[in-house]
Formats: sequence, structure tokens, C-alpha cells
Amino acid sequence: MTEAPAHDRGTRSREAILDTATDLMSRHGYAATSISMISAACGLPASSIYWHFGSKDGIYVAVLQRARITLETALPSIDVPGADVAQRLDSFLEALTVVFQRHPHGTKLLLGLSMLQQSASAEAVAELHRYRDTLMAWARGALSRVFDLGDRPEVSEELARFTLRTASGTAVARWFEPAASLDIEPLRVALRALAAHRSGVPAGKTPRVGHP
Amino acid sequence: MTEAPAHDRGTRSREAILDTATDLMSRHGYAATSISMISAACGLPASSIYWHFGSKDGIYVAVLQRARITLETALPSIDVPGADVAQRLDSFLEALTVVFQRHPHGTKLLLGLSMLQQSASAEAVAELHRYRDTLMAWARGALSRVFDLGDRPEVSEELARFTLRTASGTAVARWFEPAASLDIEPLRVALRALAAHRSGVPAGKTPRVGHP
DNA sequence: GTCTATAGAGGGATAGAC
DNA sequence: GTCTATCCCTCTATAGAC
Repeated sequence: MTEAPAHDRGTRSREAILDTATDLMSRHGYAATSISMISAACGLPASSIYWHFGSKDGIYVAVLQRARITLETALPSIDVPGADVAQRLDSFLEALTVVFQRHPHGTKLLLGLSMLQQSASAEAVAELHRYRDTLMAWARGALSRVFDLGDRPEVSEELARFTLRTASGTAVARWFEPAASLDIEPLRVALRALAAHRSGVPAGKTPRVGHP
Repeated sequence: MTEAPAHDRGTRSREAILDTATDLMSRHGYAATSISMISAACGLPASSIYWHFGSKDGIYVAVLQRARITLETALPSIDVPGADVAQRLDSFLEALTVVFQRHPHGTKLLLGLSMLQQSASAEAVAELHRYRDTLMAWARGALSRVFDLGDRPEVSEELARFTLRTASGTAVARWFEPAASLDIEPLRVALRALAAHRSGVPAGKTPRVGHP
């Protein structure tokens, strides 16, 4: 154990730092997480952290990047199984639940860190967008299969956006009730109704919204 | 102007501090907002800020409290006008849009600051919950009127929860696209479908959700 | 109530031995 | 790659004159 290839030592340390940084930053937010907190929690001195990542912002970018890559390899196939719409919708919602539960970092990071605004570096903002785009692309593709929307990409887009907003809103709700789950049932009803609505209404016959 | 009643001077300063603190904290988050930033932005020295609020946490609590009170007095009547369901739903969604656009502090604060977790004081957490409860109570009451759900409080509750989660999700989405609006249309369709679903299904006939 | 000045702690980041 | 030690800065909070 102790004579592990010296080559791996650095890699292991790097991962350990990323683990603790992911945990702390998703719980406290970027600004409230200090290098010394990370150092104390993972056992490595601050200088090692700087050697690996160069700056606090560098850690943040690396954390986001790794989270996205993990998410990408973990996302179930877009080829949602199921014979009819109901079955495919079930499959999709089940996959969504799994993603939501197994990868809370993503949503938490988007929440807890996204308010950097001006303070965030360009790379950090880019990584944040990449993470969101990954989720959107998956949801769009999967929902297109579920409702067979190959010829109506704008409907898939709307359904995906709606789904992600519901998921984000649930992540927010979790702060108040940590046990809050994704509430699959209303989402199922809403998605079916929305898909039906958009199929029946040939795009354009949108009832007035009422913006004086 | 300069000879304003000396009595008001303190009150005015207090309000000025709260204004800038609300702005800065909702943009950068609690941790990333420093006393010196507030001091520089509002022109008063740090010691005045401490004289008024005692601590940084005290500012946060006061900011939340004032935001909630402002919201409460601004919330439209729960007595949603309209002859039929469609009209009342329109009224409700319009009111929701106004609240969402005119009081972005609330959602932003819930987002930007809610990740305090352990670091937050008990009072801060209490205020945060009070803010959320205010919104929930309003949405619950209004939706009960819209769909005439006086005898089914659990349905009003579900609809309100769904509505607030959508709104929260939209607030999150705004970070990526600052112009993102509330997407009234899908919400309308979803709420109608949900209400109809719950009216037709006598509570209990919930299709399996699929948790192995 | 508002100011100047400052204490005391902790932040991010680096130097240089090993 | 990892360590100890440290620089410099900003932070929260307070003291005390006005």
C-alpha cells in the first residue's frame, strides 16, 4: 500500500483535494469555502493545493469540470426504452430521479456557486454553462424520444427547459426540506399535458398571456 | 433638506444601508459581500453599519425581514378576480409574473444566500423560512380560489408547491439567461392539467413511480 | 448617530528546503 | 510533489472622540 507507484501519488492527492473541495463548496458555496478549510479537511497543506490548481478559482473550475465529466459518463442513454409514450415517460422520469439523487453536486453547485457573477473567471462561467448544456442536451434528446418529437425540436426544447426548471426548483426547495424529492407525479402530468398541448396547437395559437 | 428632523437621520441611514446590502448580497451572495463593500457603496463608515445592526449576520436578518414585509404588503389579494377558471388562472399568473419581476430580491436572496447552512444563525434561518412560508401561503390561497379547491387543501398545497418550484427554477435559469421570463404558458397548461388530474383521480390512484 | 483609527483574526498566495 | 514558514492583504468588529 505504501509503495504505490510514486506516479500515482500526485493523481491521488489531486482527486482527494477535488473530493473535499466539491463537498465543501457545494455545502457552503464558493466564497465561504476557504483554502484552509479544504486543507484541513483533506489533510494536505495549502501549498500542495496551490501546486495542483494554482488558485482558488482553479480549484473551482476543476471541480466543475470533473463533475460534468462524471455526469456525462453517468447519464443514461438518450434512447429511452419503452413501447408506448407512457412507458417511455416512466423510463425518462426514473432516469431523471436517479440523476437527481446520485449527482446532487451538479444542482448544488449551480445553486451554491452560481452567484459569483462578476467575481467568477471566464473559465468558471464557461464550465458552468457547459454543465447546464450537458443536462439540457440530454433532457432534450430523451424527451424527443419519449414523445416522438423528431420533427418538432422547439417542443423538445420547451419540455426540456420545463423539466430542468422543475428540477432546479426542487433543488432550491431542498434547502428548506432536505428530504424533498423530485415530485415525479406532477411532473409527469405536466409533461404529458404540455406535449399534448403543443401537438394539438400548431404553434402560434398561444392564448394571450396578459402583458399590458 | 439639510435641516431634516434629526430624528429621521438615523432611520434614513438605516434604510440606505439596507438598500445597498440587499443589492450587494442578492448579487454576490452573503459570504462574498463584505462590510467594506457595503460601506463604500452607501457612503457610511463601517462603524455606523455596526451601530445599526450589530454584526454582519444582523444585517442579513434585517435585509430578509424587510424584504418579507415589503413582499407581504405588495402581494395582491388572494381573492383572485375572474368569473371562470380560465379567467382566474389568468389573473393569478399575471399576479405571479408581477411578483416575480418586481420582487427579484426574494428569489435571489433565497438563492444567493440560502447556502449558508451551518454558518447561518438561527434567526437568519427563521427569517428565510418565514419568507418562503409567506409565498407558499399566498400561492396556496390564490390557487384554492382559482380552481375552487376549498374542500381539498392537499391539492392546493401540491399546486402551490409546484408553482413555487417552477418559479425558483426560473430564478436559477436567470443566471444563465438574465432575460429568462417566467414562462407563463407551460405553467398554465401544467396547472390546469394537474388540477384536472387531482379532481378526476380521487387521491390514491397514483400510478407507480418506479422506485426499485 | 457619525466619524477616524485600529485591533486581531483569517483570507489567498508564495518561497524554498526536502 | 509535499512540507514549513511566512508575506501581505482584507475581513469583522471595536474604541473613543465628536
